[in-house]
Amino acid sequence: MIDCYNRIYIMERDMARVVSIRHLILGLLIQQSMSGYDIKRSLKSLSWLIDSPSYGSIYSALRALREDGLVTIQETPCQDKSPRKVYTIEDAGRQALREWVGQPAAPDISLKTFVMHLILAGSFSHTGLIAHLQQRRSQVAAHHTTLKQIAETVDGTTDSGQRLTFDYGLTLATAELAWLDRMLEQSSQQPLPVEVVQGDGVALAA
Amino acid sequence: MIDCYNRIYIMERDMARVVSIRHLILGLLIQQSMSGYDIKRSLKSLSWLIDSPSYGSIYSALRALREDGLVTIQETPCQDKSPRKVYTIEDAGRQALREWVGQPAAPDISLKTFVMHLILAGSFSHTGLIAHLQQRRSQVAAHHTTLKQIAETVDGTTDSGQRLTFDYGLTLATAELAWLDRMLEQSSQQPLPVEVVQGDGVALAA
DNA sequence: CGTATCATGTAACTAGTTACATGATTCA
DNA sequence: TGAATCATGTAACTAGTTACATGATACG
Repeated sequence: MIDCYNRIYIMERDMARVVSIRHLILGLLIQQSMSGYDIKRSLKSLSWLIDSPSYGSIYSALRALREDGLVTIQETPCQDKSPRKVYTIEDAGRQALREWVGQPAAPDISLKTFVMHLILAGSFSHTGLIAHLQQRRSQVAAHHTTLKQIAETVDGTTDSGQRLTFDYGLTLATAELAWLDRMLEQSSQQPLPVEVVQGDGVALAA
Repeated sequence: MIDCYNRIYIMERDMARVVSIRHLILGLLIQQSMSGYDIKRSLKSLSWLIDSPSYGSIYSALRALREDGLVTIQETPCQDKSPRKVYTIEDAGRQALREWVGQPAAPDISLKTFVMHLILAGSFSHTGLIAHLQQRRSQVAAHHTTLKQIAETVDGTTDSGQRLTFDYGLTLATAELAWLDRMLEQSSQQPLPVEVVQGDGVALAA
């Protein structure tokens, strides 16, 4: 894992907590059992914020999760309708999610990744979630600062692409910082009621 | 392209204007010639908003663009330093970008895709850009409405993931709508000074 | 002189998309 | 009765990532 110059490569993404749609599905199923179609729809409601995954990836992720024994299927017939295939998370799935949550977070995550983490917020411990919000805060704050500088120098240029992009970024960064501060303040006064993922009756803190 | 039920499939992504890193690079190079490293860095400044592409994808996109004759390389030696490879867009590249810009836009784009379009704003015609902003506005507005409804029903639940996600989404949607309205208003009063991509002296409107 | 960062790539892999395929249910 | 949407998948592909590889330059 170290090159001839003894510099450390890797470990950036490799070991870091990266959300795949597998984790996302696990996170949704921990809240409640649902079908592949339901999963698609529930992610669709955030489609303007994140590129929501296609059926192809959802169903194949579901198959993989089933093969690994992390979820199970129940064919639930509703009256005389054709039965829906409802997926339920198993203890192994909860365990896997807990392990994943315990991994170190990547320092530099995108908005999409942050949203995906947010969806999984219920799977984090209170402190884990706070840490995550704080990390995002410092990241956005840093970009806010540089963006502000760039926006000023770029203000007079004819390049509308650059101007619009930086202005847009600045607007969102400002709004996001305010939100993060509000959340962080709220959580210091009264803990956000997060439920820690439970395996077999034992709550684990991250 | 039509199935046995005569329903139209496809055309959703297929024909729609989808930004790949190839277009993004072309859009950056139309503003000014730069090296692969420069491209990486200029996209890195938006890394909190979008997952910025890796060197691997940038350099291979650059190779593909070169093979297609859309860009050329100049090895520019700076003094006695080892020369940097600066990529410059060719007329064929401008033409390709113009064609891409002329395609219909996908109705349902994510924030990431929107940012990528914004970076390419200079390659759109004035009306094209306005249309794009309006489309995004109506999309975000729709999601804002549904999000607001969901947020209310979800407000009392213990599920912090859902609450946080929807609250976050709502905050960003509000900020984005305000920004879009401001831009749209500005552009109706005095046109945003966008430059239409020019091929051989003839400006094309979308 | 050693570390950081500038700078450019490639090979192997994998995650996810697109298009294909099918059929049931709902509703105007 | 036809269209929309509910619902579940698969095969082929492709875009993009990770890890590998190398070397120059800047700076303290």
